[in-house]
Amino acid sequence: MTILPTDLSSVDIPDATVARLPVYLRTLAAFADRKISTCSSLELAEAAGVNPAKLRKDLSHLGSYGVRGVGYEVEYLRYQIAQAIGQTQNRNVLIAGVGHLGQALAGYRGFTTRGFTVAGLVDADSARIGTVVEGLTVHDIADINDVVDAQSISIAVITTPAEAAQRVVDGLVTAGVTSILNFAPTLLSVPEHVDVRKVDMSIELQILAYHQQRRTKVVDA
Amino acid sequence: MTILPTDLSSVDIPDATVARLPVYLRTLAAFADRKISTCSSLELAEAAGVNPAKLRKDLSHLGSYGVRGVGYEVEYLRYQIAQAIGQTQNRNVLIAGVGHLGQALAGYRGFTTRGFTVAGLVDADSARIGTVVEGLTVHDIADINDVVDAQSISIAVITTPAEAAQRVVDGLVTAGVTSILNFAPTLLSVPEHVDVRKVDMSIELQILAYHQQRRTKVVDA
DNA sequence: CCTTGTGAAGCTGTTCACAGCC
DNA sequence: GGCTGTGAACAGCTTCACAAGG
Repeated sequence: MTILPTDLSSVDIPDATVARLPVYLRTLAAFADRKISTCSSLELAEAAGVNPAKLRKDLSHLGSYGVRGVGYEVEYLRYQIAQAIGQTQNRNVLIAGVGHLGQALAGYRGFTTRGFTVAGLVDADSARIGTVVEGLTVHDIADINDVVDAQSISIAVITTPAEAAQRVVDGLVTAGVTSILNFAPTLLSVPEHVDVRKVDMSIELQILAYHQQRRTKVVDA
Repeated sequence: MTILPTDLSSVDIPDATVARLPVYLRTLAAFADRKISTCSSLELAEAAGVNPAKLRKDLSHLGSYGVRGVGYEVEYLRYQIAQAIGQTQNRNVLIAGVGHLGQALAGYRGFTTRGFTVAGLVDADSARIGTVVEGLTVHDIADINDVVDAQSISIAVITTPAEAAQRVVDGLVTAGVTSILNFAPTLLSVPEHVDVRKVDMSIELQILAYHQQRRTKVVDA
């Protein structure tokens, strides 16, 4: 397969843009629900909470899907963005750690509508292994390899305690998983080709606390 | 109160740095647990997963707390960072929405060690109101004003369904809350002086999916 | 001699402002 | 006329490389 210079699907979209495309997609879905068939960059940007120039520049990385003087066709743009971020195919997700957080994610409806299927649950606690959560049997984390294979897992979510996370990730990497979303508050070491993203609840609170402290300090001055 | 130009507590720390300071703090805590009393920028940076030059520049925004040729004293640096991000005082947190996610956060031990106390739980579901979760009684979301006042809430976490989020936030803003962590997948509109941070699980998965798709595309080429 | 602290360079992302086009 | 697409200016962050200093 040869990629032509004009093939936009091969150029890499800036990270900041990639992070916003799902927001636009969600906003467009809301427009479609409200039977809005066309919108301007201003309308879409306001509903998505971004600057209109930024929205247009973001979209320009995918191609030229608007009409000057008119705006964007909602369904068409929706399709193009979905295409660009690869939301056209379903992906099976494994959740490692079936505590409250794992269960919250297992039952989250928002995943399904974005092309993700929670297809595997594993845990280390023998009291949880074998139980059924959200229609799925919880498997032993020791069998992680089998679960990844059997369910063709492409993304894993770590919701184990921090101490267990690295061990679980090592198992996932061995099993061939290359995309990991980490909720455990610890640094994971993985090979070059594995992509890890981190969500850290306390850090978010700490950032809010810093800004709050700063606001009150400024008032003092 | 007058702030002198030399008072570093008044200069604003770059956002990117603020987001990493909690990571350094956590890394230093791990060092302290292992009885390490001194460390170089290289050691700390590696354990925290950042470039050493970035670490040093980050720390330089707080002041000059290292010793050339030697490194940093773990406990001293820990104290200085905690001071800078305002982790010296406790903050009471309210969780709005006591589903699985809300319960996961209510029971999360990591908050306590970082100076956050979950001091209030509210929900709209009458089946949940009055029940006790993690030692706290769940209150009616309609009484949010009273809960915020009685518990001196300074930060609120939204773990309600997306449809309810804006209504809840309006109530919180009226009650005087100025820092909000939003887990609901929706854009919140708040007055200027209110600080909102957003955590969106599906967007994280969508970003991972994009990179995964891209990796396989490149292999094709 | 060793490691910090920091100017300077380079890179990424944002915003402006307008040319291009329907 | 009006809105998109984009070069150019700008702002912020990262990294380098080295002077400063224990």
